[in-house]
Order: sequence, then structure tokens, then C-alpha cells
Amino acid sequence: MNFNTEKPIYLQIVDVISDRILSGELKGGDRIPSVREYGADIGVNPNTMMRSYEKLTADGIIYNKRGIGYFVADDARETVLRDQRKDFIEKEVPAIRQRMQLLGLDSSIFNA
Amino acid sequence: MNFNTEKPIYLQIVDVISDRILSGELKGGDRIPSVREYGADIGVNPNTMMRSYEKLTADGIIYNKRGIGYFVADDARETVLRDQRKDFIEKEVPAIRQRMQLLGLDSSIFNA
Amino acid sequence: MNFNTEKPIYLQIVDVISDRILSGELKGGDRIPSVREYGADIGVNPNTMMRSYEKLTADGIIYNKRGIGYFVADDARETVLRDQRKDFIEKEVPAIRQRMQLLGLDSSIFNA
Amino acid sequence: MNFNTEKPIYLQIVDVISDRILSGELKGGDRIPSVREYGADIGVNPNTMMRSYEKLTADGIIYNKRGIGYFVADDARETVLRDQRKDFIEKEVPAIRQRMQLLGLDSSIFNA
DNA sequence: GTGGTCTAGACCACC
DNA sequence: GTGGTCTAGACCACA
Repeated sequence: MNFNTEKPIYLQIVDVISDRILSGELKGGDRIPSVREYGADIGVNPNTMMRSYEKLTADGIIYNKRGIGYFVADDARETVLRDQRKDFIEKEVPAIRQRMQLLGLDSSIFNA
Repeated sequence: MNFNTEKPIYLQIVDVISDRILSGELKGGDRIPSVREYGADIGVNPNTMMRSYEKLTADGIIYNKRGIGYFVADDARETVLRDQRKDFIEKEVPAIRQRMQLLGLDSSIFNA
Repeated sequence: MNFNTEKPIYLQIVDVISDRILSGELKGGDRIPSVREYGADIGVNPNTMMRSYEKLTADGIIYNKRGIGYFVADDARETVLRDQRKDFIEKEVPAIRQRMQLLGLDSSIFNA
Repeated sequence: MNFNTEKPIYLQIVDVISDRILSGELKGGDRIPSVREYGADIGVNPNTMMRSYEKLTADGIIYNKRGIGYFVADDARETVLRDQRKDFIEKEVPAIRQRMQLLGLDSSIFNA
């Protein structure tokens, strides 16, 4: 996988997994690979992988069954959708609007 | 000044100065304060200030006159505007559009 | 290491590393020592080392893997060669030719 | 005048005056403008101008008549020619040859 | 372990 | 006075 240098890798992985849930590729109850397996798969240190899983767990997106593995929460898609929408609308939209104004751009650039 | 912890201080200073140029508060040819002066002003170490000036110089926004100080480039506003627009349109817009689609939102949220 | 006082140390280090790449001693993909290690090695502060690495990164000669270290870019040798040739031919050659003419010398002094 | 940022202004002025002597534009016995006059002319601080004259005086290229002004030395052209040739042949030529070898260039670039 | 940022303080050349 | 470089030492996030 190609990671961008500006953002921590573990957060980029969180984004990828969240997107897979949003798109329906991963569903509630699905097991996700172990940190070792997934880490080896995408060429990342298991510690880093672990941090991603911890973050997803803290956010209620996945949960752990001890000795078995990590699973997608039943309401994962709803949670991701709700959290991201809230974040997007409350934080990003105002920043984007301000920036567009400063740069003399208007929202039509999103329609093209 | 209040700095945000997510982004390096020296880059936040770059943003502030860029915005002052965009808004017309700083114009081509204007001298900007010395690293010591500006640093004392906003409670930042002169070395940190220097990093901001180095970045702005590398971007062609300001230039140095030896032993005298830093000055706003004649075409600074155009440069800032062009660079930021390019960055916004090429990098942010596609990411935003993709995210909106995934979240089931449309561009009308930017019109309200 | 012996540094010359006329040129900043961090740029002299950039030159040394560039030359090691040009000569083939360092190849694409090779890891270069950490700022602490290399710094201790040549008796220079890690911050100074960092400046050298920043410059090399900005020039596309090396790149960083987060938390791991710096690596020589795959096309580093080509980049160094191209950049230095360009600089030499466009900037130095005209200056040298002018100076030789003024001093009444000709290019045979380079053949001896 | 346009000064380059890499080299001290006072040395760039020394170069200009040396070149004017080499080219025959300034001859032995000619008076050169006062530091104030010359400085105003090229937009430079008189202190800076003074440093140039001091350097040229130390090198035996010009001399001062107290209360009258600075004059080009009778043997100025010979001195400049000798000093610059020595410097060029002993210091620059070896460096240039080494660099050309590293870059895979040959002296024909000076003939074109 | 790695880099990245920041502070404090110093020294220097230059204008 | 100005910037520019360098050191020392600290703290932090990330892998």
C-alpha cells in the first residue's frame, strides 16, 4: 500500500477500513484479519496495525473477542456514517467555505 | 497568538502571513518584521520564525535583502492565489467529492 | 570530518552524500543512517544533520519512511546527475568562459 | 544594480570594479567616485561601499589620497590580472576538472 | 528505535 | 541593526 507522509499510517488504515465498511464491503459481524496477517498483507508493522484496531475499537466500529479476533460491529456502518457526517458538516464544511471565499471560488467546482 | 497543536507552528505562521497577503493587508514591496521582532510579537522563538520565512522564501512569496530584512515579493498575491487554488482544486476537491458521495451528501451543503 | 568554513556544514554534508550517490556507493533503496547516528559519526549535531536530509528530500534525492528512516530514491543518481549538470552548464560554464576571456586564458588549461 | 544573494554585496562590487579595470574602462590614475556618490549610484549603503574600497586598497588595486578620494593604482591592471590568474589556475581549475569528471563532461563544453 | 518541532543561547558575516 | 548557522537539550508522535 501507498501511504502518504503527512498523516499517520495507522489513521490512514483506519480510513481505509472505514471506507470498506461504508461501501458495504465489510458488514456487521464479519471477522477482520489479525493484526499480524493484515499487517503482513499491507507491509506494515503489527504495532501500527494494532493502533488502528485500537482506534476503531474505541470508536465502536469493531470489537474484539479475546483469543478469537476482531469483528465488525453490527451497527458499524451507521456509526461510521453518523460520525463522519457530523465531523464533515461541523468542522470541514465551514473551513472549506471560508477557504473557497478567500480563493474566490464557488461551489460549482463540486458539480463538474 | 494561539496555535493549534495539530499543525507545526511555523506552518501556521506561514498561513497567517499568506492570508495577510491574500487579503491585501501586506502588499508587494512591504517589509515584514525581522525574525526577532515578529517572534517577540507573537511569542515564538526567532528560529521558528526563521523557518516560516525560509518556507515563504522557497515558495517565492517573500525575498530577502541582505542585512536589511524580508520583503513581500511583487507578485506575492498572485503566487499565493495560484498555488492555493491549484492545491485546492487538484487535491482537496477530489477528496471532498469522494467523501461526500460516500456519506450520501451533495454540494448543496455549501450553499446554505 | 573536516569542514570548510566558507560553506554551511549542512550543505557540505549534502554534497558528500550526493557524491556518494554519484559514485555508486549509495544506491536506490539503500537506507542512510539516522540523523543521530550519522551526526555522531561525523561530529555534528542531529539538527544540522536533519537540515541536510531536509534539503536532500526537497530535491527528491532521498525520501522518508515514517518511524523507520531515510532511504535513497530509486532515481537518485539520475536526479543528482541531471541537476548538477544543469547547474554546471547553465550557471558555471558561462561565468567561467567570461572569466577566461577577461584573463586571456583558453580552454587548453583544462586538458593538461 | 542587481546583486546575487549568495555572495556578499561588497565583494560583488569588488568584482565589478576589477572587471572594469581589466577591460580597460578604468585606467591607472583615474579617480573613482566617493563612497557616498558611488553608493547612492548603485543603491548601496556607504558602509558597504567602504568595505569594497578597503578590500581593493588592501589588494593594491586602488589607493587613497586623504581628503581627495580614491584612485586606481598605476599597475592595477597587471595586479588584477596576476592575482586572478593565479587564483583561477591554482584553485578553480582543479575543482572544475574534478567536477567535470564526476559529471561525465569534457572540456569541449568551453569551446562551443 | 525513528524523525519532527521547538526553545534557548551562542557566534558570525554583513549592511 | 539584519539574517544564517550551529549547538544543546527537550518533548512528542509514530513505527
